[in-house]
Formats: sequence, C-alpha cells, structure tokens
Amino acid sequence: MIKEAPVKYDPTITEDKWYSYWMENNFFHSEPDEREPYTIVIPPPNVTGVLHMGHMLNNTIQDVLVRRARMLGKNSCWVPGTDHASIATEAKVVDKLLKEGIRKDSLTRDQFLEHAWEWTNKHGGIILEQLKKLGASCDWERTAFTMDEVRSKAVIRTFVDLYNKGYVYRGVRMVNWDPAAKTALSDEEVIFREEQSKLYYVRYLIEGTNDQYVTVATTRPETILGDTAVCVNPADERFSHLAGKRVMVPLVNRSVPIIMDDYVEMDFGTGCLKITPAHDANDYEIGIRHQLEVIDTFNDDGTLSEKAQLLVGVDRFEARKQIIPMLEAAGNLVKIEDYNNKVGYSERTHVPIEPKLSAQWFIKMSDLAKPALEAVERDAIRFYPSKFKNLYRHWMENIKDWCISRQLWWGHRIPVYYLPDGSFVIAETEEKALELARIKTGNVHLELAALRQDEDVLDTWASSWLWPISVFEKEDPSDTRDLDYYYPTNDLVTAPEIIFFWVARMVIAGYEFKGSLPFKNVYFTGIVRDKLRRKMSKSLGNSPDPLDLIAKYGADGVRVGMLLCSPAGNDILFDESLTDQGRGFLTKVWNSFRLINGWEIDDTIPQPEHSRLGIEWFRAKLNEVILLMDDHFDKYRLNDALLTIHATIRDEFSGWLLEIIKPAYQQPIDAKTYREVNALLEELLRLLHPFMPFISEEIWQLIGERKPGASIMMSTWPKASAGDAGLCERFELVKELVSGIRSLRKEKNIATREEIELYIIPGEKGYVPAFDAIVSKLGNIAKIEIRNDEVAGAATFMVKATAFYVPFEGSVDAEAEVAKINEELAYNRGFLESVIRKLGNEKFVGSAPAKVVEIERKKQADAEEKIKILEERLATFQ
RNA sequence: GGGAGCUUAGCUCAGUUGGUUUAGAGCAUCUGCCUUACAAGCAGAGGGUCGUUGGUUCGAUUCCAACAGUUCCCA
Repeated sequence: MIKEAPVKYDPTITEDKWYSYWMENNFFHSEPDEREPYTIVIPPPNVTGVLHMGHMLNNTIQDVLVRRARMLGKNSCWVPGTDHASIATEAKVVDKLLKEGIRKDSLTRDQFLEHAWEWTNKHGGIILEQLKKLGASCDWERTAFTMDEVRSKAVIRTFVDLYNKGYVYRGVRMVNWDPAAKTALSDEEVIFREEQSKLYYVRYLIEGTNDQYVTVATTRPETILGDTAVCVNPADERFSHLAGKRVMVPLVNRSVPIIMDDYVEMDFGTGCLKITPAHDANDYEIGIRHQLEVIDTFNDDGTLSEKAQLLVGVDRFEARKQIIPMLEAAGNLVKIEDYNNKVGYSERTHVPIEPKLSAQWFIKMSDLAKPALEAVERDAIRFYPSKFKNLYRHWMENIKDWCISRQLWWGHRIPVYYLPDGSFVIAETEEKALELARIKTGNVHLELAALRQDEDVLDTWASSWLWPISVFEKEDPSDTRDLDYYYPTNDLVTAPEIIFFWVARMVIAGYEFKGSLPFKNVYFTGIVRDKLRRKMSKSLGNSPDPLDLIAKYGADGVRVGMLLCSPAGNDILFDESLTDQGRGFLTKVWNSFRLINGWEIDDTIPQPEHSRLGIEWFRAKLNEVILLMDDHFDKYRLNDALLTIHATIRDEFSGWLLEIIKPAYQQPIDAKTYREVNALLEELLRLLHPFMPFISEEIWQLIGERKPGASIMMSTWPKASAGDAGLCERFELVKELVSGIRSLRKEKNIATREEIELYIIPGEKGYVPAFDAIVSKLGNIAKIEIRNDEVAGAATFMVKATAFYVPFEGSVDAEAEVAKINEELAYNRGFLESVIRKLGNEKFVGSAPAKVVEIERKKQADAEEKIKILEERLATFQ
C-alpha cells in the first residue's frame, strides 16, 4: 500500500503529533500487574533549573532504556519529579524579592515560604515540560516533588527514626560557612581554587620585654583579632627559649600563651604560627588539644563582630585591607610576600567559605555505610563503567559524619522542638512533640507555645536519598502496593559528580530503611563539555539551548547526536556537528522509507533471483544485528548499540539491500519482495525506536494498516532466531567483488551504464556462483564466466585468492600492472616468511593453542596460493 | 603530600579473558561523482614504531614494573 509521504521529513510536526498520541493513549503510565517490572527514577532536576545539555544526555539515556524494556514486555515505569534545592531556590527567591524591593529579613518565615511556593509553582514544572519535547516517556501521573506532602512526611519520619536509633546527634563543629547564603555547606559543596594572594609577616611582642618579638606569617591578618595563642614546633630549637612565655596580640594587646605543637611545619613561613581557633579548622583542633580560649570575631554575614573589638561591622575582606596600615602604624608589620594558596568557594553563591564554629545536626555514617559499601563490592549493585567502584570504595571507607542542618527556610524544617529549659524532643508532628515534652517535663499543662522548633531545615540530599523509596509511597504509608512492586528499581542514570552526594546515600538509605538495594545498576554519564573541554554552563555561555537544538535538528536528531559520542562514563565533547549527523541520519531513514514507499507493486511478476538472495542475506544479517545489539544493551554500551543500528540501516539496508532489490527506473516491483522488504524495514524501525522514537513511529504508522491506539512503542523488541551464520560471511566476499568492480570502472573510466563482462580464475578454493544474480545486477554485468587461463586485454583485481578480469576498450598499461603485481608479491612473500618462521618455531607450535596454530597454517596456505596466482599473472606479461 | 584513572590516526574515542609483516569507528582531510530515494548524499583514498624504557611469554596495544605527560578525587 502506498501512502502519501512528503519529500522532506519535518520533525517539528511529527514529534508533537506522536507525543500527544502517546499521552492520549496513556502509554507511559504504569500500574502494578503480573508482569516483571522495570523501573527507573529520574535524578530529580533542580526545581529552579531549566533543561541543559547534561539533562539532555541523561534523560535520553533513560528514555532509551525504558523504551527498550517496555518493548521487551516489561512493565516499565519511569518516575519523573523535581528536587526543591534548598540553597539554590532560596537564593533565587531572595534575589527576586530583592528586585521587588523586599528584603528577606523583613519577612516572617511563613511569608517568605509563601513567596517561595509561589515561585516554585510558577517555575517548577518548566523543566519537566521541556523533557516532553525530548520525547521522554515518563509516567507523568507519578510526578513527585521532594517537598510535596508524601515526600516531606517520609523525610521527617526518617529523621525521627534515625534519631531514635541513635544516629542523629547535635554537635559543635567547624563548618564551611557560606556568609552570602548564611548557611553551612558540606565539604562537597566547597570548590577549592588556587589563588594569587599575600603572606603577611606580623611580629608579636613577647610579654615582659620591650623589644623582643616573634614573627608569624599569615594569609588572613584580619583574624589576628581572634588569636588566642602562638604556636611553634617543640623540635624547633630557634624557639626553645620561648617555652612558657606569652606574647601580646597586636592592636588588641591581649596576652596569649606560646604553645608547642608538632602540627607546625618548621620550614613554612617563620616556623611560628598564630592560632585562631574560631576561624580555622586546624587551629580549632590545636585549640582543643591545648584548651585555648575561642573568640569568634565574625558575624554570620562575614562582617567583624563586637568580639573583634576593632573594625566592628566591617566586611572580612575590607577588614583585611584596613588592618594592614593599622599593623604598620603599630609597628607590627614586618613584610608582605606574594603567595599562592587554595581558597574554598561556595559552589552555590561563589563567595569564599568562612570556617565557622556552629551547632549543627549530624548523622553518624560509619555503621550505616557498611552494607552500602558491601553491596557495591560484591556487585549486587553494578556500576557502569566499573572504574567508579574505586572512587566509591575510597569515599565509603573514609566516610565522615553528615552535617544535615542548613540555615535556611526553604526545605524540610528540622523536627526538633526545644523546651524552655533548653532540652529538646524530636517528633514527626507538633502534637507528638508536645506529648513527648509533657512526659519529659512531667508537666501535663505544657502548651505548644512553650516549644520552639529548630530554625534550620534539612540538607536537600536528606530528601533525595529517599527518592527511590519515597516516590512509591502513598498518602497512607501502610499502602505499600506500589513500593512492593517497583522497589528495588532497576537502573539509575546519573552523573559521576554526585556519586557521594546522592548515589552512595541512596544505597545507604535503601539498606537502612528498606533492607535492600535501591537499584541494581548505575549508569554514569559523562559531563557534557564544549570543544575546549570546558564544562558547559550558563555562566560561561558556551551551552546551546537544548530547545533550540530540538527545533533545529529534531528531538530524534539531538538524541542521536548526544549518544553517538558517549560511551558510558566518558565526557562528551559536544559540537553541533553531532546533532547535524543525527539529523543526517533522520533524513537517511526517511529517504529509505520513501524509496520503498514510492514503488509501484505488480503481483503478476515473479520475484527476481537477486531479490530473493538479497532478502535471504539481509535476514541473516539482521539476526546478527539483533544479537549484537542485545549484547551491547546488556553491557550498557548504548552508543555501540546505536552505532550498530545506524550502520545497519545506512550501509547494509540502504546501501546494499535496497540497491539489490531496486527495480529499474519506472518499473514496478514484485509483490513478494515488496512485502518482505517492508517487513524488514518494520523490524529495523523497532530496533531504532528507543533511540529515535518519533520518526520510527511516523514511518511505522505509514507502512502498515494500524488500528487506532496501535504504536511502535507498544510493539515487541525483535528476537534473534537461529540463522545461517556463514551466509553473512560469504556475502562479505560478494561486497568485496562488487567494490572491486566499482573501483575498476572508476579506474578505467568505464561508465556505470556500460555493461561489462566478468571472467574469473577461481583459485584453489574455487568461486561460488551462488550470488551471481546480485553481482550481475550491482555490477551491471552481461556475462560471468569461469576461466582457467589468463584473459588478455583485461583489467584485473583479486578478492582473496580469486582473480577477476574485465575486458575493456583501450590498452592495458603493462608496466604499471607489473609494478602493482610486484608490490603485492613482495608483501605476500614477506608475510608468508613471517608465518613460516613462526610455524618453524617449536616452542610456538608446542605451546600455543591448537586453534592458533591452525589459523597460522591457514594463513600460510592462503598466502602461498595468492603468491602462486600473482606469479602466474606476472608471467603473462613476460 | 596521599589515592585513582587516562595516554591508540589531525581530533574524539572503541579495542570484551595476550595470537603477530593484518589494530577499528565517527569527525576532519584528499580524490571522483548533481547515477533515477537521499549532495543533509554516494563511491573511494591517505593517515597509527598503540606515551617511553625494561620485564614476563613461543608471542604484548593487551599482563607486571619504573619513568614521563595528563585528568580527577582526598588532604
């Protein structure tokens, strides 16, 4: 049947049409049933985010996996959703309010949250809508948000549970303080950068003298105001006379002890270190060892506090500038040197981190981590590529306690309620908290108003780590039907940069709260970079807008473009030429379809021999392709699977099969071949569908009579059947022969239209004429004949040990011919010699496997025969 | 400073339990073709001492060691 098909394929029309069709037919939705489930939870994108190239790659991969699983007959469920991203979202909302002239600190917590929700409701869905353009077959009915009711309850319940099990504790710690966001950050959220800075040498007067000093070197002179000791290495003889003495802190004239600690490196700076326990993690440790006073000289926003005594209210960097002339005037500044050091910056707000002492909530990790480490070690959870196991192990074996407080409003508020006496209770709800508080105090009249909930919220990852569990929970937590069916999930597709933040913690949560792993396979995608290997980012402006790309190349084209160059875990160096290749392939598929679709069918003509052979060969080929693709998929080599179907369609199907069966110009095709090639195309489309869902659907709908509600995405994945493996191998020789003829025509200037004759000297293994019909058609050959003697006045070429001759008008360049033969002879003689040498080596023949020796013997025979033929040909020229 | 990875064609990368003058793909380059589905295409070609040096082995791109370069992680 022939349907109207436009000459040019327009992805924009087709893609919207089929996505709507899939949605209308509810194909993406999954409910538990008796089939085997296949589940993926999306790495929830940030609610503030818009689609970037990383999402494109990541979600394309997930969609490929889900679509194939669906075609394999599994009950596929891909759960989408977003993440509330405390820090990033709060920062955006604060910014937006500021532009409207509203300061965050002029609002109450509830007022602020109202703004934040408004913002979230407005922007939160954007990224998910964008994923639809990509073709993502997510179960949208299951869309979850880390701060919706079900997910929030799960987070709070978990916190209480961990507290009751003794994993949660409150501690004073040196944290990474972000003075812009006014919150603590985890180590992982701090980025260290090498910086050109200064080393200031400052001298401290030794107490009880007028003119004796010790000199320290520091990069942060503004912290001098918080110094509570000066420290030297006990082994340092230069300073042994200072033992037990005290020095005066410059400007504030505070007397502090000189202490001895071997933390100090003798050959760094002056070998003499100032100690500021409140503002440096190492100093803090030393402070504990020597029971030093802790003076916190900074406010939360990075300005100097009252405790500093001087420069109160001045920002830390401004204070650094101002304190230098002050030290100089006081006679304490010795010299300033250039110095390179590493400074930590906030990943979110990009301001330098301030080490700060702070009361925070922590989760004890070492016990929790054990089953999670073991699961990956024994491959219960597999990583692709597996090299990330090392990284995971290293982190898990050195795991530190997790600081889960964030000094923000946007997020899950920590369910800790303080009593008037400073003690606290922890409970899922205010009511339960009150109940506990009454028991604790013995005061039955205690009112809720007397309790004060902790001001902080939980780290966003404290909700994300429950994601593979919490997305399947219901309003009624006892309804575990979905959870029982879909958990554990199958595959997780994510970026290696969040292997600790997220992947490791999900595994921990899975074992702690469900008693089992959250997923079986983790596919780590690469980072999308530009040609200069820079990470694509909005701030650099080096990232194309994915939606623009889709508009330009089609979602199918972009999907293929992303996947073409992305073996698992490898960074992809993105370039538009890739999506251009993707679009090129779209066009190729479309044109192949159009060629077939345009043929007139005549059911009175029999199937020509060449078509019969071609179809038979391609069936065998397709069998191989299915096996190969399944193997690639099993090993999560998605780009190899794509390259396989890409090459099959372009080269084998379009390049060879269609050329073989193509009827002569304006001639009809026989009905049998037409039916068969259509069926083969249909099978190819199914193999293509996970990668290019839209065009495969479009053509699939055109090439057959489809019932309403039918779709290629609900069809089955092709199965390999037992085929003639040798057939494909034999056909490769046919290809070589045809290529030989084409080259020869080109070389001798024989037009394609001009018929030629082909003479064959078969060699010892003989020439199998089974495919002559194809050779004749593709080579435009009038006569094929086996000969035993040389053919004069003919051009020649060889395939393996068979020689082919094509007589042609014009003279043979004997000299060039002889030179060519001699060159080939030299090569083959050399090759033969090396093979014989090897076979003559007793150790080789004795210790190599029989198979390998066999191969060498065959090489010898082949080479000998080829040499014989070449010599005979050479003889005809003499 | 400690740890891990990487080094194969001009570029980006495959190379799946070691098999050899005989290492693959895409892009890029070059040469032909506006051949009747496709110039967003087709047919071809060139280009590699597999980072260096040793070792194990009959045999090493593959295993081991050292070195060099490079990237990432941790401190």
